[in-house]
This record gives sequence, C-alpha cells and structure tokens, in this order.
Amino acid sequence: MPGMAEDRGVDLGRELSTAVVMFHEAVGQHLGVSAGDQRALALIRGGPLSAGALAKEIGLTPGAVTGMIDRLEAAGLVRREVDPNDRRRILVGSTDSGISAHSGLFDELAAAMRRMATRYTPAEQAVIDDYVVRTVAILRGQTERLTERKQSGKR
Amino acid sequence: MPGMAEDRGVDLGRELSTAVVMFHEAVGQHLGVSAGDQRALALIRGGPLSAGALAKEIGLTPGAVTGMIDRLEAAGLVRREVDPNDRRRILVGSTDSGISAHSGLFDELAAAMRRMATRYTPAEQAVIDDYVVRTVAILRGQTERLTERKQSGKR
DNA sequence: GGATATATTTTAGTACAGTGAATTAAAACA
DNA sequence: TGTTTTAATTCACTGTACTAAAATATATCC
Repeated sequence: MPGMAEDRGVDLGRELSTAVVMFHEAVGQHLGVSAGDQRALALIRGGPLSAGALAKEIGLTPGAVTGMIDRLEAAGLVRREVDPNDRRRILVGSTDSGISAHSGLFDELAAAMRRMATRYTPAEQAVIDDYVVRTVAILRGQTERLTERKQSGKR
Repeated sequence: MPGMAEDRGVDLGRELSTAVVMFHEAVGQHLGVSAGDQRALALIRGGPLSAGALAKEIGLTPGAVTGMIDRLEAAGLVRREVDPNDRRRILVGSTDSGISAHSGLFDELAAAMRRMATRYTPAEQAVIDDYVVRTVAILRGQTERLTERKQSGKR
C-alpha cells in the first residue's frame, strides 16, 4: 500500500539514502578517490589493516589490493608500514594528512549537523540518537543479508 | 576538539553514512548494476527522462548515456520510449519489473524500518521526521557545495 | 637448517565504461 | 522547401581496475 502514512518513514529513509550516497560520491570525486577505494578508506579509518585482511574484507584479489593501496598512498591518504611482528605483512593505516583532508571536507557538514542538533532538547536528541543507532543496526543487518544471499547465489 | 559530547551526533552520522553506502553497494551488486548506473536509476525513478536530460544530470557524454541505458534496459530495469512530442527524443522510464525488483530488495528493509518506528510515540516520530528532513537538506546543500567547488577547480 | 607455507608484489592479459567525432533521424526556421 | 539545429546512436580508441599466475620475501614446522 504505497502512500500510506506509515510509509512516510520509509520514503524519508529513501531520500536520506540518496542524499547520503550523493554526498559520498561528491567527497570521493573531490579527493580523487573512486567509490570502491572509499570503502577501503573507511575500513582503514577504523585502524590499521594488513593488505590481506583488506582484500578479504572488500572481496578483491591480493593483486588488486596492492594497486588500490598504491593509489591511496599516492594520494597521500594512507601509509604502508611493515608489521613488526610479521615482516611479510604490511599494515595500512591512515595518514594524518589523509585524515585531515577527509575531515576537512566533512567539517562544514559536521558544523551544520551540530548547529542543527542545537534545535533539539536533550530528550529529543536522545530519541534521535536512538533512532540513528537502530537504523545503522538495521542497515548493517540488511547489508549482510544481501551480501550473503548474493554469495550463496554465486556458488 | 574530537571526542566531545556534542560530536556524538557527527560520529553517528558518519556511521549512518557508511552503513547507507554499504547497503547501497550491496543492492547494486545484487541487481548487477554499477554504482554509477544506480544514480541514473534513482533519477529515472522520479519520472521518465530523456537521454539528453539524463546525460546532463549525471555529467556524462551522450554516448556514455546510450551505453548506460543499454545496460539498464538489458537488465530489464528501464524502458526506452519514443517521445510522442519530439520523435528524436527517447524517454527512459522505469519498468514495472524494475520497480518491483528494486522494491523487493527494499521490502525487508522497509518492514524493519516500520517495525522500528512503532517503538516511538507519535511526538517522537515527529521529531525524527524533522531530523531526517533537515539532515537531507543539509546533505544536499553540502553536496552542491562540493560539486561546485570541484567544477570551479576544474576550469 | 632445509622444506613448506604464507603475505605481498609484479606481470601479462582482459573487461568495461568512458570520451570525442562521425552518423542518422527528426524538428525548427527562414 | 531547403538549410540549420538538435537528439540519440555508433564507432574507434583510451584509461583503468580487475584477475590469475609467477616471483619475492619472510615465517613456520619438522
């Protein structure tokens, strides 16, 4: 039943999704980084990763990951370091300049988001936070569902 | 000042952004449609568009758009129709099966979102809706900012 | 310590989406 | 009606990211 009142949240969600994706693409173009590479960057942001771990995480062959790291390194966004515990491994981590280049683009957005947050009472902000946290959880679950379905379909 | 309490909204926003993008990518892979083509699909969803309008909107050459429509058409997601008013033009519109294929993937997500919405009182839902609407507006504005900056940088 | 296994890189080849220019068809204009 | 403009497609080419497999370097295991 499209158009029902309770679907307003869904439609809003779709709009939000589109807006997020378009912003993301704009950031990528601005940094000169492809959409695929950005996924890697997001992972690396969470902490240094070995090339192999990265390959596994994003579903590419080791050779492809080498090229990807090359690109990101050339752009000054990440840095290779030899793993002291296992010198075959490299650890890929964010560079300071990479973080700030990225953050720089987000600064205005972050400022606008903070400004907006002041519109709400603490209680309202708590509701919003709760909503966002739950939405993230749902999205992650649904992403996993799709990914798994696809993988099982492939084999 | 990273880590401050008022940045919680920003960090949550980043997580939400990543989750949305990853979900979007999963949907694209599932439909066998590249990320770029999905932008076109989103535009077409809003109503039939001529090939030229599509080219202008997504910043590709007419030749590239022809190929893109070919791909989407081969996937059964869109349909070409000759514009009755100007027979040089074609209008690209969503197919029923394209809509349902797409919606199908979103159905579970939509259901989960609706289920989550029931957790909130009407007043809380109003706050959330307001938040989402404002966030979308901010994202669109920031996207435009980045896009313009990039274009001016290019010339 | 030497054989085997593992991590990354390198290399050669492939696939594909993009550009720019030529082509075809229809509309607009004078 | 004939010329010019506009819309989409086709064509030849290019750039780039990918895979698979070989090469290199280090770790692990008897």
